[in-house]
Amino acid sequence: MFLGEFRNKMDAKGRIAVPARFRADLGDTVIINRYYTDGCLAIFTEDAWKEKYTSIITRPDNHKDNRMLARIITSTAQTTQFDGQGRILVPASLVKVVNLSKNCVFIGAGDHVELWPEEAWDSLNASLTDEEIERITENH
Amino acid sequence: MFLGEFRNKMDAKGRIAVPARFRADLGDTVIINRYYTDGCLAIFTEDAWKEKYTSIITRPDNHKDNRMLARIITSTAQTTQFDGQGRILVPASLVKVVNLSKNCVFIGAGDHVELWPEEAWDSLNASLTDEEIERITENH
DNA sequence: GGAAAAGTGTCTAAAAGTGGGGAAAATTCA
DNA sequence: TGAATTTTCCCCACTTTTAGACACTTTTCC
Repeated sequence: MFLGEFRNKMDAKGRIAVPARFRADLGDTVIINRYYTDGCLAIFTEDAWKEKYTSIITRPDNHKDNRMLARIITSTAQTTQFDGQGRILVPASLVKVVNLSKNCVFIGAGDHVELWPEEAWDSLNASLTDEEIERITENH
Repeated sequence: MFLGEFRNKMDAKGRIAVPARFRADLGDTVIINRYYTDGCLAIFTEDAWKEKYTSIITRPDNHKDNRMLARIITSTAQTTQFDGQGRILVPASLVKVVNLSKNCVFIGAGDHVELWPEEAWDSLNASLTDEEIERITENH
């Protein structure tokens, strides 16, 4: 299970070190994708990604919505491997879509790891008042 | 069951000795998290944490509210282990969010242990009038 | 009062993170 | 087709952070 918050820096080539805590559980090859429209990317183990998405992308393709959904999911996902220093290369298209720059935040999110631009993560948290957190956590 | 109040000191690196009374019941690995917005952290055994939170963080993620709730919980929690001296390292992000500094208070809280900044704990207690205690205990 | 346990602080080796250079591969252009 | 340019990937070196060991002090308990 992935937990916690870690801040690392992406270099000009789009490489970023994945926190060592997460690396062991992620295996050699990971799949990185756009995570809904939340403004972050998600990093899964290959197995977890397949379990989560294969049933969706193998739905009958005789419905246009099914084809579109499969297309959205597959086009925004990509396989990546770690280099010798424990870094992954974030595909340029994904860097762009969530506006990643140097300062990034890794979030452990249970079955996956999220990668946020620091400003987006900080402003999301800044917008979460104590009252809002209480409301969300009390209504669970 | 965890009971009582103990005062220990955190060092500059965020390490703090967990009261020996609590250590035996916490096991080797614990999970420390922000505890609602009460201004303290909570320390659980791995099992207790999972029992309390897994049903929430494994909800279907196709609803934005579910994702946000899971994210709040997982990003503010972290696995930690004891070092040879019975200390745990409190993650920097959690030190910051409740403003922990050198003087800390451990509170036994039944199924978990709470970690408070001394000033916050003392002023909370100072503000608890007899009337307030009566009101809370009568309305249980 | 003394021994053992608990708590605190410091030092150091190892691990993690960061940046850059250059070879190999791919692409472009003449 | 082949040279030039760009891109990708791997390797090396440096810096920072972390984890563990050690030593000392304080407290607890007989």
